[in-house]
Amino acid sequence: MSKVFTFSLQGADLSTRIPKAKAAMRKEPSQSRSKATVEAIIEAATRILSVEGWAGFNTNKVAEAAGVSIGSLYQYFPSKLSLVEAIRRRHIEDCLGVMKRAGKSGRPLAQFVADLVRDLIAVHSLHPGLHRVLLDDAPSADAFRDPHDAFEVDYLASYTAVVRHYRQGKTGSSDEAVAMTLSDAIDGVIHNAARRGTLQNPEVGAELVRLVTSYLAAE
Amino acid sequence: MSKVFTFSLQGADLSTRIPKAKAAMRKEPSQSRSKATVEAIIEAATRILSVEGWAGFNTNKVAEAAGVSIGSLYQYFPSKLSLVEAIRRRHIEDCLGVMKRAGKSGRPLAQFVADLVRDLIAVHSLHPGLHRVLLDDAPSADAFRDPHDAFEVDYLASYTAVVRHYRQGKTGSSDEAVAMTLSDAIDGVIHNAARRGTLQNPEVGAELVRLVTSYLAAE
Amino acid sequence: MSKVFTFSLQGADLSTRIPKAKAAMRKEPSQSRSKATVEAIIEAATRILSVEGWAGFNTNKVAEAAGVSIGSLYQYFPSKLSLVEAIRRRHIEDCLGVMKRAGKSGRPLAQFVADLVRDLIAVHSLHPGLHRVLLDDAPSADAFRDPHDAFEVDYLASYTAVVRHYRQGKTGSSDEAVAMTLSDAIDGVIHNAARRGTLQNPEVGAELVRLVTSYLAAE
Amino acid sequence: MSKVFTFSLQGADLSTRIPKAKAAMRKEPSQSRSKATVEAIIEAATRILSVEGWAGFNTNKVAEAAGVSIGSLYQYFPSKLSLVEAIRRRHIEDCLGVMKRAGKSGRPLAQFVADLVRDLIAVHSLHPGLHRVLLDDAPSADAFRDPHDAFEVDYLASYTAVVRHYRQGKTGSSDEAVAMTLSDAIDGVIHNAARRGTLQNPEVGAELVRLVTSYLAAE
DNA sequence: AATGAATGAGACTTCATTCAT
DNA sequence: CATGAATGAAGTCTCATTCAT
Repeated sequence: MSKVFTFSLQGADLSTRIPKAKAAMRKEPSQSRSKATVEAIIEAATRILSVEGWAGFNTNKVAEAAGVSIGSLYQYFPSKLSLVEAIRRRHIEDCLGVMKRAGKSGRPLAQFVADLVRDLIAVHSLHPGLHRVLLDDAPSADAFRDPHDAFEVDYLASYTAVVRHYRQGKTGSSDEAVAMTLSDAIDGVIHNAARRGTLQNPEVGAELVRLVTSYLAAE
Repeated sequence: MSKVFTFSLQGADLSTRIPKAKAAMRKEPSQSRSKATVEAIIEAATRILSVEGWAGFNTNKVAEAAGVSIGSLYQYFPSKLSLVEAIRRRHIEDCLGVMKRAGKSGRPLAQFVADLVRDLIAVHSLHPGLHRVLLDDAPSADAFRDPHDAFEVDYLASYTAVVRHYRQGKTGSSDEAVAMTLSDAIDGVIHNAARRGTLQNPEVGAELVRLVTSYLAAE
Repeated sequence: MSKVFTFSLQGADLSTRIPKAKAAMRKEPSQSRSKATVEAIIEAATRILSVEGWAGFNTNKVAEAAGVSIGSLYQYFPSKLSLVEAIRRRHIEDCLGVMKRAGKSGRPLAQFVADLVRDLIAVHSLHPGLHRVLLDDAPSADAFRDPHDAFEVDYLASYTAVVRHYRQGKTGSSDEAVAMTLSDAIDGVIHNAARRGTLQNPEVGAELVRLVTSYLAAE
Repeated sequence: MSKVFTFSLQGADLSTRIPKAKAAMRKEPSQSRSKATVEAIIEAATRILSVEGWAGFNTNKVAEAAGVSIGSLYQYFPSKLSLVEAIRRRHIEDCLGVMKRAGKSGRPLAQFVADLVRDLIAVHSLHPGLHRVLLDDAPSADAFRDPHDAFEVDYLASYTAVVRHYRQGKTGSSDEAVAMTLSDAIDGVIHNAARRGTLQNPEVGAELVRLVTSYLAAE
């Protein structure tokens, strides 16, 4: 069983990504040069937001870190907020992908939980401070926070489907409530660990597995 | 058993507060008028930070909302950071108090969990957005985030003590790891519920109780 | 009659001014110090707008010319546009005052026209390029351009009253149409003269008097 | 006589245009495709400047509206200023043409004035906001404003010739002063009407005719 | 010739903090 | 002590212009 909890980043498959959000972009890059520019901007922005938080996140610094001019940044992102939105969407898509992959085939609970925890930790290890920052309401265009937002709805729907599968027969709680609670609890554990810098600590993954398993198996 | 999950705010006793931190204050409010001023400032600042997040939090607005001049604010709080620090300390003290009270006498697990969840929800209902915002690293003087910080150490120590009590005999996980995971999971559930505005929803409390109970009872 | 056309600036009474617009101000100056600041800002801004036009009009330059910091400017004017708006209102009030004073008592047509032309030229001589710039639509908050705007309505109403008085008995044209045409023609002559720098040229005033007189006396 | 004041746009002949100015162009459009490109750019630029004023007038927007790349725009117009200059010249030529045609043959005053007013209104109806914007000094290369500028000199010379013809025998004012005043007054009436959107209102034309006629007939 | 990505000076605006009254 | 006017560094964003492809 210790094999399952290796938490190596190699095990996580982050390649399946939903197409990027268009709404936030001022103009779709058509040439390969501009695609590279956009990619460099998003990457630099993600890194800065993750490492320095809101305090250190400004468009000048992002442009400089991305190796482009401030003008180029604003050619593709109409505002600072739209840049954050692009980061947010990409991060949520990553989490969504992990969840869907872990619960795909009808594998046993233990296997599902192990995969889920391992890959979520992998996703958050790339940019440890990111998710917490993204939850801050202030500079949010209400994309993630609005309960009707497509992303969060999709996210919870996926969780609910998996929860329903593994709780079959259990009553007393709605699958939706369990899914939401589970999602939030995992959020809390992972982001606080990221905050402390202990995300790679095997104990964190092991306890998270125990938490999820016991909750899904309860009653 | 439904009685246990009432989660009425009336049940929560938030009155026992550790004496205010001195370090953050430029000058000790010795007279009652000064105390009232300080109180008004912290109250206004907490409300603004909770409702508007970092984006809407600035010292001029706080001063206006508190009904004092910006000059007066700076007489009691030497910087914006010190003001945030005061808010942070007060909030942590509140959480700490809840935890200590719930685990005080050697009551059964079910009772402890019910009280803990109910009072934590009560604490976070006053300023739903506060705790999440305080976790953001941005304007933090690293008081809360540093693992050696007195508050967090105290916080986790309390959790650990309680966990040790209710897990007596169980092995395979350290009490510290369980305490931390538990604290983080509760954080996640409560803050996400606060974010969605569903903190008062009875299902949230009920599921949180199930989560904590099953985790502590596991193995 | 040549005495009437002296066009000395001393003859113009610009002191009767309608209270300043509040809407455009972020905060009403209460102390004498801040009143002086606001006055300095408006004065500098008027001068720059008049002399350099839109191209040279920026808030940094205004602040510097006024001898205040850029922060002070924004303490009283929430935006560049609001500053222009303040200038615009003040200028329109000046023109309005001239018109009302010239047509006040039931003096003969020649006297009215002479006073009107003399004082309008005086008003526009203070900041020769101002009015033309203010008519530019772009950075206008539609205060002057909106036909229902209180100022323009007031302005035309005053013109109409005077026109009605001096055209008594004449038919074939509505007093409103005549008033508007007259106002616009005077505008054109004065602003183009200001543009050329010939506003002080006695011929300009004399011809303007002939234009107005012949139009009002026609048919 | 009401027939004279029809002011139908069909009556206006805008086809006689002085050959385009070369100075402002970076390169002579020798092929038909180039000519079409230049035409498209000037047309788009005129429309934008007229409708949105200086605030909305930028080279990137003009290029997009013209359906050409920004690079192509700069191939024909070496700077933003040169583009404005081209617009300005074309507009002045249009006005000049109207004036010259109306005063060509020795027709009676009433006929001349009626034609002049009708065609000037027609010219300004195409781009109602244009002329007023062009008078702003801001991005002007002082081509129009300088009293010695060939265009304005030519313009006033034409006016003076016509004025001299219709004022034959009158003294007390120089023909030059009358011409200038007349030109400026017409300017004012037309541009303010354009600003209000009432340029097509028959009353505007009728009153303008009365204004011009009475002024030229005076004394 | 044409394209459009890239540039960066410069303009607008905010807000933490100071200090004269 | 209290006030609030003043400051200016720093951040957001625009747009005229260039140049590699």
